Amino acid sequence: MKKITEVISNIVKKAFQEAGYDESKGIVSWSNRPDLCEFQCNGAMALAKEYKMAPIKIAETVAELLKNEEIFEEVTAVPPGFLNFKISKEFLKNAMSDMQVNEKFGLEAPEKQKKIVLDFGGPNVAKPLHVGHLRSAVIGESIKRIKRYVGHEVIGDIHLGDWGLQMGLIIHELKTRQPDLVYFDEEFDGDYPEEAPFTIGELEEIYPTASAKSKEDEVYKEAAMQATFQLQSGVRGYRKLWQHILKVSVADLKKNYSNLSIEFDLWNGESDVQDLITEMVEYLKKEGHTYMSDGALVVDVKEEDDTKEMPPCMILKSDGAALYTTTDLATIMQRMADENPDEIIYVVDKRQELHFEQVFRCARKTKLVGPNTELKFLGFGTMNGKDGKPFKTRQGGVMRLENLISDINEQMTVKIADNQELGKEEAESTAKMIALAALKYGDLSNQASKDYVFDIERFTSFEGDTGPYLLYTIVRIKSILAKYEQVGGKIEDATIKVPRNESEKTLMLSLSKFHEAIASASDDVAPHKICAYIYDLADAFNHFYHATKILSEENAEYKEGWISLLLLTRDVMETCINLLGFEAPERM
RNA sequence: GUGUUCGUAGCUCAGUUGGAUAGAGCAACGGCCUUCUAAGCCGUGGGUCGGGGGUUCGAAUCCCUUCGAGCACACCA
Repeated sequence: MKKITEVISNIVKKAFQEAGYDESKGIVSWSNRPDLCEFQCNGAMALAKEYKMAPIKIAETVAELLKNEEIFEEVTAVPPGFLNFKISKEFLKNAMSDMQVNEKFGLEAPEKQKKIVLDFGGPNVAKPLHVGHLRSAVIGESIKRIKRYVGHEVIGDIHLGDWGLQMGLIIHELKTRQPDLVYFDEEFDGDYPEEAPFTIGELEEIYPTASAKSKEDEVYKEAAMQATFQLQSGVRGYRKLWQHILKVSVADLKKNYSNLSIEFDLWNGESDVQDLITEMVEYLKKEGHTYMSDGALVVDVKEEDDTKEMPPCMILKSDGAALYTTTDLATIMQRMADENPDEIIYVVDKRQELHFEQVFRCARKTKLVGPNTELKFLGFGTMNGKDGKPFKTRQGGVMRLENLISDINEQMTVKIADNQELGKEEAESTAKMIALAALKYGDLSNQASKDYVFDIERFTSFEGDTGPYLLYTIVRIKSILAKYEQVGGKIEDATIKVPRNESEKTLMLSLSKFHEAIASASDDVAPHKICAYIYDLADAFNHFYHATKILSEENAEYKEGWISLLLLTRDVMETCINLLGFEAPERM
């Protein structure tokens, strides 16, 4: 099924052509004056100059031609030259029926099914997740779901920070604490134990301790760098320790992400491309892209129309070591080799924009990526506290994600506690569902690229434009459907009927907007558009709900039509929140 | 300094290829529960869209300028 505005546009375009005007101006959009009409076309005004005619004359001519179209209930030409439309109830009813019987509500498959690598998450091994990791995960997960739903193939890669100095720090601190561990015995040539010599809790304490020490103690730092070097050059015991760190840490990360309903297809990290770096650097040198600058190996990425200074892209530091640019380029190389995607999307803090601009330019210039692969940087803004400054705990420290989530869960459990109908277990799982909806909707309803104010009070409120409000609306629908079934009604037998009142028609119109809401959210990589849509839909439903007594309706046909409409509304809403990354309980 | 993003109601945010009277939510005030979940609905008040100029029949939207804020500017990631 096409977008409804497309269907109408095609008819209006034909009329423009018939009347002798440029048909491309016959584009119809949703009305911005719902009090006057449902759809509008502004083309006549744009054409006035070209045809040297009063726009209202053009509009009138076209309106006349459209008067008999069955799809319209009303066509009017309004000064200075608007064309206003109301569509027929019959047409709308058929559109609803089509949505009901077709998979994905009749959403058209994309012209080209793309293969997309989505780089999001980006946590560091052995460091606890903190609020800074939340946005990448939440936004990335939603984009993954949206792109998949639309029909693309998406490979989500967490891109772990699992290499470099942080690992050396941990290893060195371990050595300081437990020098007798077999991993530090250079003579040892047997099998290392399978059990890690630490728990995740210890690991999370070791890293900050080591990091603090290295900042004060030069000798300590030197040793940590030495440990890093030994790890990277393949010292057996160090490699084994590193594997332990990775394993323990990844298990914990999986648990945490799973609590947020976030999944990755690939758990690759920086370490996976280390072996590729030499090969890549050789390639870049051989092709003549590189030169030495201040002792470092760089690639120029300036372009003629640059308005700003574009520093060269650094490949190797003056001491010959690789850096994050190198790793990112090698990762691109690896992804091209493994997946050859049409698109690589990075969901990363927007402060890294310049870095990625350099990496992208370098990758293109050096042909690490071909012209058929699009590289997209999706930068997100900072999560701020109510004071407008980056979010901190009350003590001023970095808030651990785990704590943040359990805080919200707790608050939500208290909030729903006065609902005696729910048993303890159900109350707990329901509270978690609502909390997740609050958290994710609070984030996703803002444009990703902007900074936003993280206000737990507001997000967890059950009133207004919040996740909990959406869930409440869905639960309301489910409740009615359940009661209908209880008295012997058969939901699956119900069919949509022609709308009987304004609020019902408005609800149907809102439902018919589904296809373009999804399409634009996908095209623009903008989950907030789905938020806006679903809020609008919930609003339309609640109006309808208040205007219409459904279960007490005596006319069986009316009632059946409404039940069917409720079913469709529920399905569309649940599909949408699923694309945002959360779900609704049966009751709350 | 250079570049970049942004500035919309008291607060938090939307705002379609430039279109009609700039929209929501929160907060404030006034209504609506013997009837499907009042976590809802209806209504009222609240705006020189940072300022100034320009393009256009028409600008929150495009261009210029100015003020203000955030962020980034090669050997950390």
